[in-house]
This record gives sequence, structure tokens and C-alpha cells, in this order.
Amino acid sequence: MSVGSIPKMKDVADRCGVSESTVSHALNGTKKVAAKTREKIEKAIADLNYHRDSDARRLARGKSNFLGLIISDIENPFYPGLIKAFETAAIEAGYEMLLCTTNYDPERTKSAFRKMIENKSPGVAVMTSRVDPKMVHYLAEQGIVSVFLDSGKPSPLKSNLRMDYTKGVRGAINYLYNLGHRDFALVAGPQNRASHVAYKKAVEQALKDWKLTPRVLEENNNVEGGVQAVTVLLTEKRRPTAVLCSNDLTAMSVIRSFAKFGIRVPEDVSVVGADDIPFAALTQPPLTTIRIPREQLGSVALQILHEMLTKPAKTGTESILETELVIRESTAMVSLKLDSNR
Amino acid sequence: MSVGSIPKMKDVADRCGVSESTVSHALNGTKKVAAKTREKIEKAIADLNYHRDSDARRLARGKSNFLGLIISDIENPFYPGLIKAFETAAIEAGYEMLLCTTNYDPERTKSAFRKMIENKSPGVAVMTSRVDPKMVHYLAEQGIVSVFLDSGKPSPLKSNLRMDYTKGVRGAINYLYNLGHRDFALVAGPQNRASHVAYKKAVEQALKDWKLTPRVLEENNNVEGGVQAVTVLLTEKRRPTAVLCSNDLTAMSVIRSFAKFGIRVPEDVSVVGADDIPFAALTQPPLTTIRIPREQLGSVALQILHEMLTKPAKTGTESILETELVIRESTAMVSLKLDSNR
DNA sequence: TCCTTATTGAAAAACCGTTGCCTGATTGCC
DNA sequence: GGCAATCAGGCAACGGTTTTTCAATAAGGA
Repeated sequence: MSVGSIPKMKDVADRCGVSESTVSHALNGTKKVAAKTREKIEKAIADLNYHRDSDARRLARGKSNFLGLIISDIENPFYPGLIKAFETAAIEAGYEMLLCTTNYDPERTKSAFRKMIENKSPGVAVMTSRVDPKMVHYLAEQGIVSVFLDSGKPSPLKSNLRMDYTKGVRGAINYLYNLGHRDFALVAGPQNRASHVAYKKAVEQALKDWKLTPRVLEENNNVEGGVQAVTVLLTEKRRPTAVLCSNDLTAMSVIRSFAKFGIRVPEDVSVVGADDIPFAALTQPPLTTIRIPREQLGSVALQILHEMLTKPAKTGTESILETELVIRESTAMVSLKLDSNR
Repeated sequence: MSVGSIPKMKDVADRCGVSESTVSHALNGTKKVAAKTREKIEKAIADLNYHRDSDARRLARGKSNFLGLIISDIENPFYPGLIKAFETAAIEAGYEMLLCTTNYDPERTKSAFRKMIENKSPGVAVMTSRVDPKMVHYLAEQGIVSVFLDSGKPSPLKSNLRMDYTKGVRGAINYLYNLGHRDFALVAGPQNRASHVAYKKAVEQALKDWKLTPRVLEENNNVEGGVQAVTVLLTEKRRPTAVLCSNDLTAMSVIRSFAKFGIRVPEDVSVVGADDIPFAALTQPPLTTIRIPREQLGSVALQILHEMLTKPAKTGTESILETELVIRESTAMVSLKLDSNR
């Protein structure tokens, strides 16, 4: 067990009687190195327990292989799947992931972007739904390639990933319509987020095809929001038979709140969520929901970054991801009781 | 808008008519710099949109301020809260978080540790319950301070964080006993994980005080495991009235499986989970569970690393974290029906 | 007025790899 | 056998900060 300090590449080189450059080339495969030499070097590295210094390496190369991923709140169950897919794809393509969370704090958001720049990330995926417009071009100015979620048009170094809610929403509406539902409510999230606006628009559009309009409630998209929404809905003279929610958490909360008033889901009212978070399948009843392909979001984001980095001629692209209706047990034929109620 | 390449510290210095060292001192506060000079420098930095190069900085300083956090599977709902607490505490203490996931893959585990070494992380928290013993000393050999979860004794550079299940488990057992329960089952996780072993031991110990022993099922601690467990339990001649599970996911699955056979929770059987994941409060019925303080786990891990780094005299420590019973609605008085059944 | 002592800033040597260019040696071909 | 081409490896110049050492200037005291 050697006492000395951490071994450097020079120590490896000396031990093998070769120069540092040879060790470097052997390590990186940047040049042919005789098999015998390579073996000697490998042995020396193992003997000395040598690890190269990433900082020196990045400094010398002038770039890093950290691809950034910026999200808002890791406790939002939507993100872990996205992160996992992103990291897996990153490793596969020879990058490493540098994760930053903003927690909706402007200060931390700024520092996340700064961290990406300071660490010379060649590319960054910004997967929060709400971004300060100023930040959008901040990266491009530094020559950093980026991909954003639901945020404006692509530009030379910036791609865009857009969620298309129409397929999933239309699926849900048509499915419910065919079950006899005619009275729809939408528990939409706060309309200062692009994703919520798009979702609401998709619902209204799909209902329009049946010449219907939903009762829209703009509640917060969390547990509280669901409780609020139900409180309001119960006062309506004509109670909706189907409730669409801006995410699964709200939907679960809506179901629970209905239950408190003795209204059963799906017997008395149908509820549809959005996201398809892992627990959506485990609730009682299992949630019918509009699935947002979060794994795909992560892997496609990485793929786009990779392409922008390897085919620099290409300008930013816009990719559209589809949503999909997942039918479980929180939806059913319209209740006759409520029907007669009208 | 300047066309040139990325501005360096030299550009800032030139623009102010001072030397690079002065800029560096102004930026780091390592030496007094005349107020007027500092202002000039700050202005130049803003004008040029200068960002310093973390790699060069770390190389020159010989160390980084990345504290590593190694976890297994980010989709395990136990982790996000831990990560968030760790990162928040890290930022507060002037560090940055470097997150690595292993996905239970030995290859990725090795590369996670390597990444920490190569990036000169001064300290690493390894928060996966199952670690290759070889890895445990790998970090210490490189002079890296570490904190592990439920893994052996502390050593000079390595601290240990231990979960103590007794308080929470004892609380659950006593609570159930007082509700009249005498027949207990434990859906324990696979016994190759330290945490599962400790949990099982705690349950057996707590029941021993009442001169009882649980029916132990060693199932996988996921949805499948819960289904399996119920299948087995239903064949028993003397069906348990209370079921403790190794985590909330299993508990939820157990509840659902019981429901499929018309057995209601908590009317017919009480079920207790473990972890208290965010959704435990939202299930139907809301889950009574033994809370593992995951936020505390994250913040304490960081705090320990910080202390080991700032008070180098100190050797590794062992800290014990307490669990706690959270009573919700999946537990109730023992069922008379089942009682008479015996 | 001269000397001492703070201040303030500059110069230069690290930090540790990477990479373009060059040298010597070996092989292949006519 | 001679010339070119190929191959393996070494040299040295970076890359962008930090930090130690040293010089210059200004302020203060006797």
C-alpha cells in the first residue's frame, strides 16, 4: 500500500519507461500503440490504481462530455422516469448526465444555467414546462446546444420538443362520449403554463367535434386543486358525469373528494387523469389517464442533443410526441341515476 | 454582439487594464481588491458575458466542490425526497451535487464510483442499501470521505448512517395489539439486503414482547410480491388479521389483492406499509405506515460529509435515524368476523 | 524629511492531461 | 538495393485558472 499522493499519468509513464503522450494515446485510442506497450501500461495503471483527472482532461480537450438536464422538482413523479431514460441514453451514447433542479426558484434556475456553462456542457435539455424567456437564448449565446419542452420555435442551436395532447385527449373524449357521457368538466391547471394551456385547448377542440363545451375549472394541479374542484362541482345544478384532470395527482384527489361525499368513481362519475405516473395503475380504482410518454421524452431529448452535436450543419428541429389514452377503471358508462337527475 | 470566441479571464483583465490575478482575487475574494478596481472588473464581466471555466478552476485548486450522491433506482419513490434534501443542503453549504444512479448494474456502479474519483469529489454519499463490499473502501483509498447507509462500522474516512426500525415497528405492533390483533404476517423483502434483514428482526423482536411470532413471507418487495403474499396467505387455515409489509408499494399491492378476493382493508384485515412515500397518504384507504425519514437521510448525509471535510481530525461517525409510525386508515380494530372465524 | 508599514497589483509557476509535429526504425515494393 | 511508406513513440506547446512571491505605490509616524 503506497503512502504517496495520488498517482499521475507521469507516474504511469515512468513506470513503463514510455512518455506521457503514449499513455494518453493508449488510454484514449487516439493513436495506434503496440500491443506489448499497451499491456505494460494497463498493468501499471492497475498496479498504481491510477485514475485520470477529468478536470485536466476536459481542460486540455476544451470540452466536456456532460450533457445537462434541467428539471424543476424531482419530487414530481413525472420526472424520475424521464431522468432515468435520459441518463441511460446518455451513457449509451458516451456522455454523462449533469442533473440540476430548479425547485421553481429563479435564483437556482439561474445558477443551473450557469453551472452548465461553467462546466462546458456541450448540450443541455431543459425539461421544465415554464422557463424564463431570457434563459432560452442564454445557452445559445455560449455556443451550447439545447432542447426545450413546449417552448417556442427552434433556432440554430435550439431544438424544441412539443407534446401533442390531441391524440390522447381525443381518445379520452370519444371513449367517454361513446359511453354516453355528455356533461364534461375539465380541472385545468393554472393557465400560465404552456402545457396546461395546450391541454385545455385540446379538450375544448375535441369536445367541439361533438358540439359540446366543458365546464372549466382553473385550479392548482395538486391535491388541493382536486378538493377545490369537487367543492365547486357539487354546487352545480347540472353535475358533470365525466371529469378530466390536468394530471393524475389532481385526478386522484378528485376521486377521493367525491368519495367523501358518497359519490363513487366510476359508478357515479368518470374521472380521467393525465401523465400516467407509476402509481396511476395502483390507485383504487386504477386510473384511466392520458399517458405522457416521459421515458420517450428523456430519450428523445438526448437523441436530439446528440444529433445536434454530431451533425452541426443541422439547425434546431421540432419534434412532436404523442399522448395516448390508457383505459383502466376510473371510467365507465354514464350513470343512469345521474342521467335521470337532469 | 461580439463574434469572437468565449471570453477568458484574460479578456476581462485586459479590458480593465489589470492582470488576471487581480481578476481572480476579485472573483474569489481571496485578497483585498480596491473597490474601484472591483467595480471595473464586475462591469467588464457583465459586458463580456464572461463565465469562468470550472475545469481550469478545479485543476488549479486541486479539488472540486462536487459532493457525490450514489443511489440505485431513481424511480423508487423513496429517493426523490432524499435527493432533494441532499441537494438543497449541499447548495446551502456551498457545494454542488453530482448524482449517479446504478440501476443495480455492477458495471454502472463501478463507473459511478470511478466518476466520483475522476472528478475529484471530496466526499460521496452512497445511499443504496446494497453495495459491493469491495467498493466500500475504494473511495477511502483515494482519500475521499464517504457516508454509507446501513453498511458496517465507520472507519477513518467513512461514516455510517443506520436506520433504526425499532421505534416505528414497535409503535405499529403495539398499536395493532391494542386494537386486538394477535395474528401477524410480515411480507418481508428478500433477505439479501441489510435493510430488510433489520426490518424483519425489528418486527420479530417487537412481537416477542407480546409472546407472538409473525408468519414471515419473503417476497420481492414490489407489486408482484404483494400479489404473491396474498395468494399464500389466503391458503392459511388461520388467516392473519394484520399484515406488515417491507414497503408501501407492497402494502398497496397487498390491499389491492385482498380487495380482489372481497377482503376489505381495514374492516377485515389491517395492513401497514413502510417508507411513507408521498402517495401513501393518497391511496384508498390512506396507508398506515412506518415512516422512514428520507429527507432527513439526505440532509444528514450531507451534514456528515461536510463535517468530515471541515473537521478532518474527526474519524467516521455512526448516526442513527429513527422511524416513526404514521397512522392513517388502513388499520383498524380487529375484525369480529375473522375473530369468530378461529 | 526619511523610514516603516500597509495596500494594491503584476509576474510566473504550478495543476495534469491532450495533441500536432517530428524522429527513427521497420517494412514493402520495384 | 534503394526509396517510399508505415508505424511507434517522444517532445513540447498549449488549455484557463489559482496562488505564491515580489515589486511598487501610498499612507503614516517621528
